[in-house]
Amino acid sequence: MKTLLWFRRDLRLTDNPALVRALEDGQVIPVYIHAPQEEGHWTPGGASLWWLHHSLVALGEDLRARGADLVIRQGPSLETLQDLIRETGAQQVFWNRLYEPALIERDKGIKQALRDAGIKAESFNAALLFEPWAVAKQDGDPYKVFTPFWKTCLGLGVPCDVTPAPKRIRTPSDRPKGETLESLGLLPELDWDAGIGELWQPGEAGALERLADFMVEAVAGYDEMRNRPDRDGSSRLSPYLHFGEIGPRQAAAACLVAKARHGGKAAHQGIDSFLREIGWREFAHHLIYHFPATTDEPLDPRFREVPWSQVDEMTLNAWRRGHTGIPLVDAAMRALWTTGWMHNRARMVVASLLTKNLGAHWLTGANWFWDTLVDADLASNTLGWQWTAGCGADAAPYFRVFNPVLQGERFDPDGDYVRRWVPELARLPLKYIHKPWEAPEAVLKSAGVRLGGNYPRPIVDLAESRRQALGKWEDIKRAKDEG
DNA sequence: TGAAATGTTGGGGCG
DNA sequence: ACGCCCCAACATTTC
Repeated sequence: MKTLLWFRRDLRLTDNPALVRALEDGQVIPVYIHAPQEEGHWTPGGASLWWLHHSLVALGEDLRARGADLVIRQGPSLETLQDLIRETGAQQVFWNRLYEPALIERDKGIKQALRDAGIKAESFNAALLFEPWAVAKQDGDPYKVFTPFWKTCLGLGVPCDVTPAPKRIRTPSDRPKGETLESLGLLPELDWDAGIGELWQPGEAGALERLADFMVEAVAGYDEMRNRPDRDGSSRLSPYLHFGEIGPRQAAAACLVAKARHGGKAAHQGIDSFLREIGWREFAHHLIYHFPATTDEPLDPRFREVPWSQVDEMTLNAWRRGHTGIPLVDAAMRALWTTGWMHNRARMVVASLLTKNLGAHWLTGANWFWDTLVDADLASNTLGWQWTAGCGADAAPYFRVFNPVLQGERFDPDGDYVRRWVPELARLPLKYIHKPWEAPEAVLKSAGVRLGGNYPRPIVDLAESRRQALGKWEDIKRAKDEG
């Protein structure tokens, strides 16, 4: 029996249930079909496509080492699968499920069409710890608050059974023709990816290495260090998880092993915190499944009428490119631009500035992140932005406004992060590194900083814009009371 | 996974 | 010795 194994965002051989199932039935034909237009208007951005290219290279090598070739095609998924069935005589198609609204619809249609044509079509869970429909409150409604959600997940028992990668993959000798990876045109035409390539090693091997390193080096101190953008304390597994180069069950399994090895209380706390972050990812995916409209509109209905401010393009570009005059924000935005990644603490700070101090619509920020992050994930991005804007699940109340100066002093206490990414401020003394506008002229001068010259003055008054944001919250509350 | 304003407490300087 | 004030430190409330 021949099975088409349809790879999508499960680009791994370990812990891949569709692959395991396909191998049981005989010969496997691995396929990747590039069809970005099927993801609705959330088609992958530049950084994601860069990652995808290199992941497909890696997957191709991993498959070849086991005796199988990855067939790459582009075009409508259903038609392409049907072509491949005709060309190969495959009798079944297996894949692992995705949970974004547009893709659920597409995959439902494909499954039905294949079955109607007498082809066996089966999907599996590689991406989540639990199916979204399997976690619910007593009354059957989905959770909208993280803490009780996660408590229930832990109570159900987090799965950490992982099937190893197969040693060999049996495949038909007459392989269907594929296109070259280059023909998909995933890599940028302009040469902006040097900084990204330096930091990242896409692919399953890179993912497993990163997880192993993190478990040995960082997880014990994670509880504290995860909040420090100036330290290398994050797992940085997010892009791997997004493309399925590693799965959450593998992360959970690694936690179990690490707990057995580490005795200390701090280590256990670090491990719990890390697993909890995997839980946030899980929560985001469950939410997007239950509330598919939230990719484009607030989960909290009170916010659907709120007029977000029109922010002029100059100001938005200052935010996008890290020229706001607020050091922590600029450091974070430049790190994103250069490396395709931003520390989570920094994400909250830059998002708070955009949505609350500048008053911009959260989608403005979500779209920029979508284009620039290598880990851009519709579920996590939606949850993150709505959380910060105050209009989503378990949301920070609208009045919760981050102060980037205080956040900098607390979480970048030596100013290392700012100095690294905003070199024009590097010589400022620590006292002023997060608020150069308060530095005396002489201090600025000896540090080589010219406010309004080689470093901008703040594009927004933090105190005043905070008051305005709070005023908006008052309006929302009043509207609710009257409604 | 806030920040700022306001309230409370207690030590120490001082007349 | 005592009351008074100041203010830091901490807690609570409010946005």
